Amino acid sequence: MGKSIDYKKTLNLPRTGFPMRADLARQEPEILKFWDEIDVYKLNCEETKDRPPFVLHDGPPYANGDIHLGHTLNKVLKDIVVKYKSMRGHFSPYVPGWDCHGQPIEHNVEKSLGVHKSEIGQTELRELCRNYALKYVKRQSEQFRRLGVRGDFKRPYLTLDPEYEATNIEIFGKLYERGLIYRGRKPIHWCYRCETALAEAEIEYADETSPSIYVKFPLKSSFAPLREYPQPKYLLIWTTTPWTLPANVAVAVHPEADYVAVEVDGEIYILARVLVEQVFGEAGVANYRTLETFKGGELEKLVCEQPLQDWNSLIVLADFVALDQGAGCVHIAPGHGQEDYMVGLEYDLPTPMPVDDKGFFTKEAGKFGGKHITEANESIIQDLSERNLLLYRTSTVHSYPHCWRCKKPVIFRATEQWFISMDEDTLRRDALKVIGKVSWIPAWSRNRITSMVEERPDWCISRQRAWGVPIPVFYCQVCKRPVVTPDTIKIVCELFKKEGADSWFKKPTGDILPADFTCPDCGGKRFEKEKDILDVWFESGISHFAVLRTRSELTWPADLYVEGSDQHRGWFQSSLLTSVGAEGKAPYKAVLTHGFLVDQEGRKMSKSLGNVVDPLEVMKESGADILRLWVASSDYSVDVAVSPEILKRVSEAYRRIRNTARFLLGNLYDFDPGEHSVAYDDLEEIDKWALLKLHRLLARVTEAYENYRFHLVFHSIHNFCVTDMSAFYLDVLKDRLYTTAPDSKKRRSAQTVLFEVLTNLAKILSPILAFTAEEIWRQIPEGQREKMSVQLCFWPKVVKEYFDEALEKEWDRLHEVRDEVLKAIEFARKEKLVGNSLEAAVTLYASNELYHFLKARKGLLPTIFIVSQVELVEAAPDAAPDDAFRSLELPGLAVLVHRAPGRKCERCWNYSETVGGDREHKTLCARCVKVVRALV
RNA sequence: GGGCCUAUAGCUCAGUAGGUUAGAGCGCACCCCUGAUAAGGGUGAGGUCUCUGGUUCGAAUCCAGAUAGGCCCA
Repeated sequence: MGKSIDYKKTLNLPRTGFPMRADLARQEPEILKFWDEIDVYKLNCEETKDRPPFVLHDGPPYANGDIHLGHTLNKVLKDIVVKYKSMRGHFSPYVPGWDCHGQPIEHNVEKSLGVHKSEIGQTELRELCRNYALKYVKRQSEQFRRLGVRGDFKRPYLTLDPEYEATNIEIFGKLYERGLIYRGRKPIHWCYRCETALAEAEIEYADETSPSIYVKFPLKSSFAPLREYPQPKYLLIWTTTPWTLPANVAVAVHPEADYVAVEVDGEIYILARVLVEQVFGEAGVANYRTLETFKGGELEKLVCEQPLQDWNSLIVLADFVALDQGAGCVHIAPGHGQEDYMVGLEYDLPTPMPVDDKGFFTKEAGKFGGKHITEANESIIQDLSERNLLLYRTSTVHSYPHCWRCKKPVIFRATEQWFISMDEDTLRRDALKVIGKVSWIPAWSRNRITSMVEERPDWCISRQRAWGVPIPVFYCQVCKRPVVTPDTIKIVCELFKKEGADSWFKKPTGDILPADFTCPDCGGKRFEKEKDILDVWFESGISHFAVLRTRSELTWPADLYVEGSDQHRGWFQSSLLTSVGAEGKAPYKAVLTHGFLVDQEGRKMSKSLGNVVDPLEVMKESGADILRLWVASSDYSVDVAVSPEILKRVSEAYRRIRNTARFLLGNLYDFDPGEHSVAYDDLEEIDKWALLKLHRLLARVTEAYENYRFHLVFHSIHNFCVTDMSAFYLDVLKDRLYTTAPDSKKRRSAQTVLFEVLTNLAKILSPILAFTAEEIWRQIPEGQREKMSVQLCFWPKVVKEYFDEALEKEWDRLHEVRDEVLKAIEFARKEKLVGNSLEAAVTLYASNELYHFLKARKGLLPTIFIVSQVELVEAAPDAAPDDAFRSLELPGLAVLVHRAPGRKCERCWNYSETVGGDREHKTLCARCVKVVRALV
């Protein structure tokens, strides 16, 4: 003997290759490789192909730039849904898509060229745009995959695919045939130097000096409040763009504002009351007299003389009329301004457009025809002045839009555009009707889409651009009428399917239309092609047709759309309108909306605020699972906050979950469920309790997933790991796991439950912590896991039989007692009476029912308190010694803590008077002696 | 300016149909352990629920207004 035995070696201490430090930045790419090798997307589809489908249709991000946190939030949410649904028993394919056409790409390509697009061919420009888009599709695709998103990344849908392009034509044709598409005028930004339309993003604002004139519009109608006054009456309007006056058709006043009639030198001027002093002060008019006051609303539909044209100018009402400058009467030219245009629509006004592409007045401008608008200002001012219609002129400096390329001022100019009519047929009404049949989550989403569809104007679907899908219209050279027939649609559709939309630009019209084609109106034989392309919102808005209808694995309509709340105006709506217009049905059964990113203070992400978080960087430093967990931890139905602190908190929660899994794995190294599992009835009571808690968790988590409330999933799981597992069950279990014989029933009972907890945890974490769940899964020996990837597993079933309510109540009560005992021990610790709780022995003083409750479970108490001994005394707490801890929570209980008698067992660390009782193992307690003996 | 939405401890979230001292986990402070160890355990201190007014016997919870913020328009 002599030499002491190393009893530590007789313990069953945890062993695992699952590292505590995650090192996700290195681990995750390994796991990605594994998923690639087994092709987990394909495997999943194959294994689930006979189950009821659940199709989440991806909204296509724009193929430009690296992904940002907004993409991350969106894609991770989708991925969680898809993975959950497929485990839950659905066939859930996910086809990611990209929006590849449009102005930003065209603009970026143009910028990189350094020349104007007119200097290179359209075909060449389109080729460059295509390469640009494809480059970013590839890049974003890698980034999404790196996030752990599972989908058909080998075969995504792209809006530049020939098939996809052709679908645009097909749908355009259907809408056209229904009479929903018409041609009309609409003002757009126009650069007359570059002779091109400009998008909002191509506008730069800069200060500009303009003339500022007050013009008198003679009032023609009689106006009741002024009937008594014989003097000539004028509305006083203010403008900084005199050249737009030839296109004037109306004067807008504010409906609620007070207006006055003021007499000046025998003339009456009508203007807003609050602006009287300002206007006359500026004009140097000293003696004026207010005659009458009335509301702007009273002037509605009176008629003025158009000072430069031989038509009338109608007085209309508009809320946007400013009352801080000018005269409160706003000159309206629907062809030259966005607001003017809207008012024009409301009052059904004409849209004269007397300015040509180069900025010259046309005949429509009357006597100013042929002049350039830049020179016309002076002539117009001169003309008004000569006719005594100019009150005053000065100049003003204001912010004015300029062309991004030539840096010169641009104008608003109405041009011919294509529209989808909301009301000509019943599109608006039909859309509103089907909105009612869709499930909108959260509920307010329905309200929002409804009011937007109710109020939206007709949809302008044409753009004067190169990078997109052409509008498939031909113009008869003879009668000039547009030609769209089922035949032309079919021809163009087939052409695009075969050769892509580029063919429209490459081929002369004669090569597109058959030789014998004639104009249905006049029989003409020569045609021109439309030059405009489709709005990209139209393109993405037909994705449900182009993707869900053409791919055999998908279904139409989609089960779910998941996008940010801005898409109520965007994709939710464009998809709805194309679908209702062409099929009369909604393209989705349900729509799930998420909020926007803000920082910890609730402010939006922006470079200038310096609060932007880059997901690529977070992935590199902390790992994609941290981002995924952050998404899951947030209530995305409102705005989602992110900051370094928030991500730090998420990482801490991650570590806790990871360590819980690690401890479970560490204690399962010698457990084979097939061989060692203990039947439920034979489990230790506390193990049954743990199983009960696990299944309560499963029930709660399943319901939360089902309702798309992922933050509840996260909180529940985290809470379970921290409270039920780490702080109680696992802590209590250590003694049993480490010290009893490896194959003892007691130990196997615990392991049976630990295995159950581990595998279920991996499964329910898998949609969220995709990488970590897989990493855990791969630690389970091959023969013991049901599938090679946790993603291929079925969702665990809640076993109702585990919900033993008597057991649950009993343990709730034991927990209450335990809490009080721990408080008492803490006092003892502060007084240096004990350190480790095993150094303590406690005496409980209880009476009546509580006493009997505890007495019946006396054997359990040392275990769950993790102390060496427990004495139970039947006594009222008053009868307990003075230095006992009297519970406030449980008034019937007093606890006295003292040092445990006996010596510390070298092996199990419990204090016992049996230590030293054995000759051979002098430092062990009786319990350990038995175990050690059996080992040898 | 309009439509929709949000506002509970430092952070992330719960708060059932309005009813006793507003909950959880994290973080924090202090302590213990050193056989989950760049881990684990314990105890404790933090909110009067953005503000104001109203309804009610009683409101974080209902109503109105304000403030701050978000999305979409203008």
